[in-house]
Amino acid sequence: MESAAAQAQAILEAYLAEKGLRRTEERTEVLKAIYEELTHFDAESLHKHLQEKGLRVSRATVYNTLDLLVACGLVTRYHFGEGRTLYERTLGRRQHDHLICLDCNLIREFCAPQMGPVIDGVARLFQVKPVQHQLVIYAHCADAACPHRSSERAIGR
Amino acid sequence: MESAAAQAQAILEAYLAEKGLRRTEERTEVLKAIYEELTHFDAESLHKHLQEKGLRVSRATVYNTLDLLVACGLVTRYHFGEGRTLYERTLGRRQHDHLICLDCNLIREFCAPQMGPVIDGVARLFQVKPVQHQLVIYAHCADAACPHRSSERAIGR
DNA sequence: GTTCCTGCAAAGAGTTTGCATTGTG
DNA sequence: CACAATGCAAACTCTTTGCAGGAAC
Repeated sequence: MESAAAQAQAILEAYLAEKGLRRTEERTEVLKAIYEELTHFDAESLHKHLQEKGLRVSRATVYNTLDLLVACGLVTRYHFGEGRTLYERTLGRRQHDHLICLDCNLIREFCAPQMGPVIDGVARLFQVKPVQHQLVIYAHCADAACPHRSSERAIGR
Repeated sequence: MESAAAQAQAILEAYLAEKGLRRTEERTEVLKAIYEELTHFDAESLHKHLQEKGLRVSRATVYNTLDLLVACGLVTRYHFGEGRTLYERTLGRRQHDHLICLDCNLIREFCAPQMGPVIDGVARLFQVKPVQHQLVIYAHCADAACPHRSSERAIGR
């Protein structure tokens, strides 16, 4: 079976071809970095990450490419915590929601299959076509000695 | 029965007293504006709103006061749509979640009582104490002739 | 060769901060 | 009358934009 990264590249190429857009090295590299190395990240850290790998991709291109990847569904954009924009790769991951620790801002993921009916109910009530949903739970560790409590603040607080 | 605005003022005063903070005219006015006139708003529009009422409250004070009101639970902070920070008064409103129209960014509210069990399940699984949750559903109008489709973009896209 | 894409640097939005001044307790 | 809170303006962070050069098709 093909890796998610390889599948993602194929999807990107199909999308570019369909839209008459160009396949540039920068777009390929950005997608590769996202699929091979990052889970939750922001534009700035992605930019830095690329620099550190020796790839000179400008900030503007990072932002442009993220828009592109969101548009073709390979990346999802989130806005939780203190307003920072976070991204996450989409392919090869189960639908999930997020639990954010208020002590250390660690982001954990969980699946809540019961959300399906909730979304459907709202869709029916308001006569809309749901595209995406985000459930974020903010919580404190029940254990005062939580190992996360003292750790560094996670990205995207 | 006392109005939500009056109750809110009482809660604020109690909080200030408890923390040894001062009761200033600015804090009172900001809270009043929020409870009497605004539903979903951002810091910038609150500042403008106060200016237009002839109240000279600086941007810095608006931000400080919003932090204070969030800390004492009278105001809730949200981060949906394209990353803008939105606020909403808490008191006198039922727990609800948000539906955002991707065509016009109109924010609608709904109640989903089924969320309770979902949150409880996650809390048990991860051994955490949930403080708040936010469910946001992004959707398109099912009706292509949706009256919102052509309207101005709502705040907080 | 045309048009899209990139990089750069500057602009823009939203938010925070430093410091002198004001006003509450 | 001490010290917290305010106002102002400047700083800061994240993101977007304009434009000239370069690359894909």
